Amino acid sequence: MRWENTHTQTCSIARSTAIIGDRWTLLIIRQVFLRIRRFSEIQTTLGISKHRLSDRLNRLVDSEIIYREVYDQARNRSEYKLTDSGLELYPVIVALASWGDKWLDDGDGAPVEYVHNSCGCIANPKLCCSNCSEEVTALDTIVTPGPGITKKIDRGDLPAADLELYEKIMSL
Amino acid sequence: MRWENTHTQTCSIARSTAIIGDRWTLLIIRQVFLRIRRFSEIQTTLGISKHRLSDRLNRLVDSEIIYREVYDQARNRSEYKLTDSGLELYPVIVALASWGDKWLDDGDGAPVEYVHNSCGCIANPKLCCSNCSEEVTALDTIVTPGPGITKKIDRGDLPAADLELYEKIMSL
DNA sequence: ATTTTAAGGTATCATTTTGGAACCGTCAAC
DNA sequence: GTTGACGGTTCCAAAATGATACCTTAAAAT
Repeated sequence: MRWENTHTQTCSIARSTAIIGDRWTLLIIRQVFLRIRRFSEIQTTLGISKHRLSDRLNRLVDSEIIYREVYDQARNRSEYKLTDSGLELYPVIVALASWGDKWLDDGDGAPVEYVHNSCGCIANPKLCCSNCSEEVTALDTIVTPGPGITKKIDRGDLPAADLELYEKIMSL
Repeated sequence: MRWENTHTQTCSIARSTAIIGDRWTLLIIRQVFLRIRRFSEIQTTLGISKHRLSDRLNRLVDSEIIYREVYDQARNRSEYKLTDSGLELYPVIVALASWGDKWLDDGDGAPVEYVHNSCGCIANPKLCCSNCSEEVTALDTIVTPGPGITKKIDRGDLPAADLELYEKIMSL
């Protein structure tokens, strides 16, 4: 499969990784969450080449994850800020950071902690069920086809590879 | 910055993306979550080349995210299964899938839904504060340096780039 | 007993993506 | 009027990737 086609796949994860599944994009988004918003700041704090950063920022703007806000019209200088869509990547960032804190620790503990404003505590955010509010883990969930698959099957336009995957999962 | 050095960074997200921040790794992990565990199954359902898949699986085994379980000693056939560390990537996968469901929808709705066994409902998992159990969003949290940074500062061995980043964030 | 088939790879090479360094244009400060 | 910062772009070499062909083992088919 060519990378350019990934974003058309039926799987939401494939569509998401088509945008943020490269070496730099998530790190750039992290910097913007940390309010590091200017080209040169992002470039020096990440150590990414200007070439790549320019390209990635443009892609993120095209994908409407960040937007440019001009702060110096004369010199065409902008800051990059998160759109609503970008802000909602927060759980991805936090989940990844928590996992890294736990499993890739170098012995010194978490480099960054998250203080939850409304309760004032250091939060170790966890994934919870929207229905019962209990924590959700891999072993306590099963996967079932949603409308994005069943509608396509009804219409008969589920790509062959996705249909195969679907049947494979249903047979387990 | 060269990619090989990313995993030594102070940031947990950088350490995490050093392992799973490429085009295929998360998709492979997703397949394993879906119990698609054999080389050829993963290969055909993802459309990845054998070369790449072989390489990625070896990396994931080295990183102790998955392990090989031999099911046919004679022919050295194995299945790939998630370790404890790998299972705990579930929130990352779910967060990414939910985000894709919401923001990259093609009009048909979510392709996959998650049923929470203990309550029987279709869960739209959300990130919650471990302390007060309320939902946590980007706008309701602030970031503060944790032991992984302060210890290194005390010992004087925080890499220059990370120290710069730290001061930058603290000055905001 | 020989051929076929399948899984799980390697080897090779063309294409794509990336990193690094140099260069460019605008404006602000000196 | 020169210098320097910012936000790029251009170019080239190096690394990662995709496609195809090939290899090995052993079970199954003939």
